[in-house]
Amino acid sequence: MSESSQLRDVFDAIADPTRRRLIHLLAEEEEIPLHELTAQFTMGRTAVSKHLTILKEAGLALDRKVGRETRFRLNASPLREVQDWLAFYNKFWSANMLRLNQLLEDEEE
Amino acid sequence: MSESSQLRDVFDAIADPTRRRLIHLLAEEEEIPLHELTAQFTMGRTAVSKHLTILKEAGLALDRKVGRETRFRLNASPLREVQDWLAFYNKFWSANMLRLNQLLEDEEE
DNA sequence: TTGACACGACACCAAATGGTGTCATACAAT
DNA sequence: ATTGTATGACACCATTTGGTGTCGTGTCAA
Repeated sequence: MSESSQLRDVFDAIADPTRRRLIHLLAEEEEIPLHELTAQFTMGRTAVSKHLTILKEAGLALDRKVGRETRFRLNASPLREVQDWLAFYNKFWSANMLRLNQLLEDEEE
Repeated sequence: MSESSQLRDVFDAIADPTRRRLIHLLAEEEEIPLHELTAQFTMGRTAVSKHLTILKEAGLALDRKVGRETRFRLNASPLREVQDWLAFYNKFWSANMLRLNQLLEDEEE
């Protein structure tokens, strides 16, 4: 119930470096207007706005209008889906796992 | 030294659902030839091969030729980068964090 | 040795992506 | 009342993406 509509795949939303940087900026500032976010990038306002729309579609950003500016804030909870997906593969990349595999393969002969 | 060249962004590699499914297939079978992987999808062999190339460029897959077939295996370790990135935002999506934010906002008035 | 199979390497294409610039409008400040 | 700021909504464009089909080659099996 508390989770939003999820029009856009979260994995897709975080694929772009610009959007990951936006997420980072939003994480440290609680609420930031578009023009202030735009100032952090070399690209134009329209481009940044588009990226924020994508983040909104993935449920990663919320916006509210205050006066003539639109302020954005982070909603990190959709990242949990990524976390859950990753958890399954955790066991495949530990150093111990690598050694274990080698031992098992040696034994198979 | 042990990590590969990383021509491709890992976040980009896992953005596509087909590639995530490929990763899942590779995780459960140790080593799978291309034609066997292709059989799991509705798309053609060329398309699957392209996705596997992208996974290889991200260091997520390894391949070796055996006779006339090319067998693929998973290398999950690049996923650690995603894990590390996520770890920073973990604190933002806990239930406690949501309640804490509400309390702080109430106090601000 | 003759097929059938598995594959890489193209060439090709439609649609999505990531940018740009412009215009109209709402709000702020003077 | 006027001017400048912040934004949304477009139209537009080059490049990338995710698929297709085909051709040539190496390999296995009969």
